[in-house]
Amino acid sequence: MELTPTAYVILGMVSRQPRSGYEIKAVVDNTTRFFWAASYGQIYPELKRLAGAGLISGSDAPRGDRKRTVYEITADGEAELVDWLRLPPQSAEMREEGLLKLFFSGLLEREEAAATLRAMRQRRLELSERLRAMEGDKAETDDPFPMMVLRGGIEFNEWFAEWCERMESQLLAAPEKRRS
Amino acid sequence: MELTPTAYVILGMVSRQPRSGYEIKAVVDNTTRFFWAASYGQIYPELKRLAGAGLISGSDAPRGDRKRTVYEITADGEAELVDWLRLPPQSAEMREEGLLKLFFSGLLEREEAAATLRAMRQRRLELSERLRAMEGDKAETDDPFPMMVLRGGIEFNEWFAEWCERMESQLLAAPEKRRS
DNA sequence: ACAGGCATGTAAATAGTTACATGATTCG
DNA sequence: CGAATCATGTAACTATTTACATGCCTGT
Repeated sequence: MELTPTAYVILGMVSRQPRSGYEIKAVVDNTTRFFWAASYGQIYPELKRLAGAGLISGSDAPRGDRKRTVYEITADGEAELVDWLRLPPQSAEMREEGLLKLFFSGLLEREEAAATLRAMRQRRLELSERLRAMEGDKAETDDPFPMMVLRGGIEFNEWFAEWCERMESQLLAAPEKRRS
Repeated sequence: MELTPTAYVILGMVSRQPRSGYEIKAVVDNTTRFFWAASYGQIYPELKRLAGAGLISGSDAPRGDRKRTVYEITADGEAELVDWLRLPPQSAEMREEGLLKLFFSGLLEREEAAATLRAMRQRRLELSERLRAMEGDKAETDDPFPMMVLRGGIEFNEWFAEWCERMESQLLAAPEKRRS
């Protein structure tokens, strides 16, 4: 079948309950977005592809006169999803503009590099706060995994913020070095 | 000017010393790749763009009869790079297929989810080992930033591995729950 | 002689974002 | 009524990877 991870995000989201493209986007934005995002430009075409492959099936579910299609996973779709879940994870990437700036910060004064670290730290603290707010919202359900991942996100952001703080101190404490 | 972060990777790499496209790729693959990758398909066209904009300048530097162009940064290029370094970092993304699988692992048996965590942990341990090897290779220079970022990478991967281990124990220790 | 690394480049495919268009419904 | 949200979709763009083509050089 060869689906992209983004296809599995959609498959996973409809496996829990039938959802419209719009709803999938909303849920993704509140959950997997932090480690796997998806835009409308991916979601709607992918829904058609998955429906064409028989992994999900769409049905009309208008709200009033506003038309609306909800998709639910098929037996084939669930089998495909579970097969994928059992394979060892492949891709893992990180793109951090802050680390890139830090890497080249030998061109700056120390204080300017420290400012980059402060900005990175600030962002991570904000993120962990937002995730903590979500943690409070979400009740403990019978599925422990989303919560595990959410708490992992909080820990990660806090770890990162702490690292930034530590690096900033180290940087400002070290003896001044000559820059050309 | 509006350059992409990838353009700044190249600008940064030639700011330290003149390099050919091939050399830039090799250095990137050993350094920034872990938080900002770049392929030949990006590097060569981008070198031309940057040269066209006057931010770098290329000159022939053949090795034997094999022709070769090395690029060095111009005064304008360095000004552009430093301006960018001073701005607060914007983008930061992570795409972790493992977390995605974990998120949907309610569909699996506990032991299968634990296997995902073990695979993630294994990968992170391997990565931190490789980074540690690099740390040993690289002598302490007058520019502390690449080393700071490298050590951050080691710490991050070790933190992540430890988290995976912790989550695995938690998962296997918890009382068995009913799956539908 | 041959393998492997050095070197430059591009075509094609895939992935992903952004912005827009359209129109209904709901809430204040 | 107007704004926000629900809902679906697409076009255009940007980014990025992969794979290939070409050919020289170095070491065995």
